[in-house]
Amino acid sequence: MDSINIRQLAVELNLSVGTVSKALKDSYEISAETKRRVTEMALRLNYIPNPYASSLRRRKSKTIAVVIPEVADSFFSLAINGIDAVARNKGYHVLIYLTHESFEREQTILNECKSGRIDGLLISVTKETTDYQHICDLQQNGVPIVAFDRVAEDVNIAKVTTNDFESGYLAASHLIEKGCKRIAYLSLSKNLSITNQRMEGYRQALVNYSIAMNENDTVFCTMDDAGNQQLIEDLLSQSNHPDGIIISVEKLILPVYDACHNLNLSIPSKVKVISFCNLPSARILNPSLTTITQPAFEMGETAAELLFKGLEKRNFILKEESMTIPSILNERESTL
Amino acid sequence: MDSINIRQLAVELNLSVGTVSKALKDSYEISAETKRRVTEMALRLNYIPNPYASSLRRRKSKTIAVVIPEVADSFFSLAINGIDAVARNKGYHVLIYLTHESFEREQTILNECKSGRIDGLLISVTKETTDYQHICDLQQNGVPIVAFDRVAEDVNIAKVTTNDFESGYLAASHLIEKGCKRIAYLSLSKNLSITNQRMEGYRQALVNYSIAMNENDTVFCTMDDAGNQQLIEDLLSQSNHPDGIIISVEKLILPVYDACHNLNLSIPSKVKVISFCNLPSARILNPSLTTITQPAFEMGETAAELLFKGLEKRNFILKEESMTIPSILNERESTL
DNA sequence: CTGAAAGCGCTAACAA
DNA sequence: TTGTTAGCGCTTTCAG
Repeated sequence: MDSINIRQLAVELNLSVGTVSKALKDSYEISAETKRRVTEMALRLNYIPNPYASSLRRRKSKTIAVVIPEVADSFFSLAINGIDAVARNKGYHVLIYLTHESFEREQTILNECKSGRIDGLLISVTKETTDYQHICDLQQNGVPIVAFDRVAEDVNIAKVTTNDFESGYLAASHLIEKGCKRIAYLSLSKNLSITNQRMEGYRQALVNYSIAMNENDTVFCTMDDAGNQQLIEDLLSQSNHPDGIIISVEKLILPVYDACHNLNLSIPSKVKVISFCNLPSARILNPSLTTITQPAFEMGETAAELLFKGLEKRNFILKEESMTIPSILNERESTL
Repeated sequence: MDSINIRQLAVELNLSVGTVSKALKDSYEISAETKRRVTEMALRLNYIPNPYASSLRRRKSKTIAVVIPEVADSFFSLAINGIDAVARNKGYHVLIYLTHESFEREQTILNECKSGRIDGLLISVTKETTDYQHICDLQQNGVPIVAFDRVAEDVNIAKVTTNDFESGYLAASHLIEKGCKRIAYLSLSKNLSITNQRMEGYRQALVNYSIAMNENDTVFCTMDDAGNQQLIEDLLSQSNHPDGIIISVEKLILPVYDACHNLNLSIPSKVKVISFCNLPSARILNPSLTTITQPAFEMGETAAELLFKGLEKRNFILKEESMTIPSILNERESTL
């Protein structure tokens, strides 16, 4: 029934516990013959070491935490795949925590991470997060941290991002080159560095192309789906409504399509639409959607790799690392 | 820097470690005044108990594992949300393991779960899984298990599923009622009970409606995207090709749409399409897709709730539990 | 090369 | 009501 422990294994082998422990770790102190006997017996009895005993003693858990807003978004799904791939490869375990965009929850989780439960943390912050004390605290506590995608700009932690500013610029200039004269930008939050960067890129493009910028054309959506729908319909109901829309987060695609449908504004002839999006189905939407695709898998992977460097290499100053992986524009019918 | 431990907390309070421990657990043995002092000081010093020390001693980890094929599928994304919601509520931690449809990996992971790392397991098996010994072993080992969605049919473990047979029947009869005369069924695996159940439902419908059944119209796809695309194009290139398709898993939607596009077969006039699918974007595809939507969030939630009953209630015979939550048909243009 | 023993931080039985 | 103490299973000095 219950798993065998190292003591029983030692008894079975007529060896001391210490010797068995060292043999299993392939220590240089142990003779080849003994190692062979030990590993063989361990296998035969299906000995599985208790990770918590080991963690307690070594003060290492071989576990990392991934703290993200939610998983029902193709970016994070893909990122988790990337993280899992490298964690698995390194023999680490992955704890997942969803904040559901609640800053308070994020704080609680990070505080709990000081317990020694985890060796490192990957985080993509809440859209409410403006104060980064909880992250700094944890880092002070000796837990290596890598922020990815939604990072804190002015905090000294390792970061993995995509080229948000350039992508915002690219999105806007793409619309402009397709003939748009008035371009709206849909954001999710005033705090989120990534949507802000994208917004800055968008604004810069307007300036460079000498297009008028209207403050009201930057719309900040909320968590309330019905409300967002309304905001967008209001935007598009104006007599002189925008003829181009940049959607900065995937979840706003549906309300935009719905709004255009409800208002009888055909895409792309009346309104051209481009979205930051990792949905494989973007290609088969009606109309197919021009997207800026983030390298989600690679970002998860890179963030994890960076974290493990910080975990495994001494003298590696993790918090000064920073990496940018470019996004890609996929041109489709919605901006034809 | 390093977190404070219970001993230091005790010293600070001029109490014994045991007393402090009990006070923190709100034990009846401890006076109200002492409890107050202890919790206050614990808060002041930001005392965070070491979970591994506690786990080692109590032989409970307040951690569950979720083992699934992958997360880049909207069903599992939603299910994780459901699981996270109840785990968080119960104060449990969630370890996530992706098998990537590899049976071997699944075995390895489940074997490792015997270590005491987890108190319970939620699993959705690989499409290669035909042998369930690893699951039974783990259960024998005293780890409560709930299988969800992709379950093992003839194994004595708790199960949370949707009404796959009925849904398959429903999908087929929907197509038949829309006028289809030859209906194909796209599956992912011969082993997967859920796709088989759906297939049985489909076949039963054909029988009931006296529609001829052609063995070649049941197509088993693989992990190879290009190959799947080819299989589907082959199916639809026949002179007398099927005029209705049931897609049993989300990831086959794209190749079907692509194949129809490549072969110039318009949906729904030439081929009607219905898919098992949880994509919010199904509504805005071109054409919008008729779907059978599984209650993904609820299934994750229910599985987790069941697991916690097994974890917390004694005399609760978890492995005899079984729950079915119905799916829903959403009629759209692809079967008009 | 192997063994003995201390102790990681916490809980729980037993004593006081 | 509080304190003392023996471990949980493992790793790691230090001795042999």
